Amino acid sequence: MPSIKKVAEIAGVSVGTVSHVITGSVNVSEPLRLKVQAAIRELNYHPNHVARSLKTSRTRTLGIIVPDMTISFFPQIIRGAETAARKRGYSIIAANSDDDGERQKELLSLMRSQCVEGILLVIAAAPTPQSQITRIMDADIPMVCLDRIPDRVSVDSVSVEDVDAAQMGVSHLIERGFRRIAIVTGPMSLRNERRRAQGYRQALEAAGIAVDESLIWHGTLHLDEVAALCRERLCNPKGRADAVFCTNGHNALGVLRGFRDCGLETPRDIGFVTFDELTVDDLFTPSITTIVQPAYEIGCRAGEILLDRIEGVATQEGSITVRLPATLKVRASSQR
Amino acid sequence: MPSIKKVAEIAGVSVGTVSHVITGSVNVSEPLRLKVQAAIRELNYHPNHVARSLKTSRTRTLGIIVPDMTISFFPQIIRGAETAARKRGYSIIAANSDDDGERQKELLSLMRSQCVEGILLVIAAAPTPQSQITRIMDADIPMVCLDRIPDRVSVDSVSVEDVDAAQMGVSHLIERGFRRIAIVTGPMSLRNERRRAQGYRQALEAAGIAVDESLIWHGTLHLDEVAALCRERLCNPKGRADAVFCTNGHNALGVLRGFRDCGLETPRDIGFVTFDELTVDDLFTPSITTIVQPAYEIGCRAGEILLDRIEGVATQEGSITVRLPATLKVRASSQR
DNA sequence: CTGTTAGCGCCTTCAA
DNA sequence: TTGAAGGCGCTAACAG
Repeated sequence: MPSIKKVAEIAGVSVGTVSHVITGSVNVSEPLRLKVQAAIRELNYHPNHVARSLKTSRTRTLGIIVPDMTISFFPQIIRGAETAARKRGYSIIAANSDDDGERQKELLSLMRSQCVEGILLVIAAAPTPQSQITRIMDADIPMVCLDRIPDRVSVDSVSVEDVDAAQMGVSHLIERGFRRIAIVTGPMSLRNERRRAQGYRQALEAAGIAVDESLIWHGTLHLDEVAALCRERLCNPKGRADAVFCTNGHNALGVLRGFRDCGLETPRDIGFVTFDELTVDDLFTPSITTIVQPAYEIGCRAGEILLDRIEGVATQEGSITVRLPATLKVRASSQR
Repeated sequence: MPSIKKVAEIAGVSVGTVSHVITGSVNVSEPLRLKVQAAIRELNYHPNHVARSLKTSRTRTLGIIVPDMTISFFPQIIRGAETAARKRGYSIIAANSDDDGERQKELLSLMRSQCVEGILLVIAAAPTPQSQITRIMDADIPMVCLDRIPDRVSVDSVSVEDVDAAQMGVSHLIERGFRRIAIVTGPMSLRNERRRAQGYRQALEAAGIAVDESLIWHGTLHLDEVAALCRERLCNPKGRADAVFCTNGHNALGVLRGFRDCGLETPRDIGFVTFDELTVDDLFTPSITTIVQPAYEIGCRAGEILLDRIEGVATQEGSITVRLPATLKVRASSQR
């Protein structure tokens, strides 16, 4: 790997001059500039980011931690953040926490060591100790939380308008005539799950339907368990729910599996609405009504806020809170 | 950000000693070690990877470039690679090329600047100039290509056994009684697409079915175009194909959209088999028969090979070629 | 076992 | 406009 010294030597100038033409910070005369550029090409020289970072204490790197990037919601977020970052000359390091608090802690620590200039975080479902987050912020590393917002910590955050979104989905089911609407949630340790459950309650109340606690099913994020949960509560036709509302797309696959296992067809036997596109919803037969989150935009906005903080553009004292609206895609599964 | 110097000061020792306890390369007496560790905790000190990398010329970082990590095949690969890397103390920088040659070139250059120690590459569909790859290898940066293997360049590679896999899928359709089997490919600039097309031909020939060139449909990777292609060739019942074989999961969504637009149902009106799980295949109604690639394992193996090269474990002179078998998941779409 | 020190490659004053 | 030189934080000799 040729260094700036080598380039200077070949070009017959000093390293300072080479540095000047690379950074463009200082004017260099035409002839010298050309000689330097020629040398750079000849050597296939690539400035060493590591050395530059050490000198300038700017890595131009962002970190993003998501639970699992094989879940389609997260890559969309990452791509949004990547785009925002790239526009401003930053790159991104993405990593998976597997919803594990310990792993998340390791990653946070690793990213600090790697000197990322800011961190985008979708917290793990395992309760995240407040300290993990405050430690980062105490070290003056800007952080923006996405999708899942931690409790009791004041931190910039971007997510969907969870309550409204859930309410919209449930109200839609009610409008279509469903009355015994069950809800399948993820872990209640997550605030967005709680808020979605709240939206569910509000929708029922607004329609004058009493909330039946036996129709509130708290799931994990494991498909098998969610499927089993649904089987157990749906197999018996007596007093069965006439529709299910699911608070996240991952669990939705478990719910659908549960339907299938009970021989239930939607919407013939049971109505269904879920958060998140199931990748190919409109190809399902029958297709599934979904609450679509603007995942890409969530990533984008979060990235922008983070960059604004890093570059001192965002001067706001308190934490910035962005809540984006979701969209209801009405399809067959909610028609009776 | 406290530095090693600060730690040394607090602990009342020299920076060398601190370094020794951190790296563990040199023995340090119990009492000093404890003092250092206490200081580290007190300061919440994180060793600066950047400085370490500069000194050691080892970043312990790998780069991976995929076309688009919102396509479910790629995150699986990335996670495989991430796991392999983590096991050996490396981290990963992942980026998307959007199948754009220019973008890919930029990323390769960026990663060089970032001093990644090796690169995993799924080449862009836009023909990749050989030079992009040889430049990296000439700079002694190990590289492993995944899934899509470049032509005319000798480089380590890991992918599925494309010919066999395609042949398996098409033979399966033949066994089930389909005879006019169309194939929808991706860009023929990609070797894996060509090899899959070859598997298609071989399967037909092995069954004594003449290849009908009018049933070979070369698609792009744009769903709308693929859907239009299928609509055009399938809407007319006269002489229509009785089954479609699709060479990649992304395009499969386009094909299914085409079916729907023509009012065709699978398998009632047309048989269907495709490469790659459609995320939720067994929930489709009817479910789709797929050729499943061991995506996670492809990423893992590629990561391991790359690390072996980096650490000088892999001494093999020529390029390493790993071809993994695919699995056929028989479901409803191929039953007549 | 512990401390001292020379760079790693680069940027950035500062002087010429 | 150009060049010389210090130092970012760390590791790895080397000396004590």
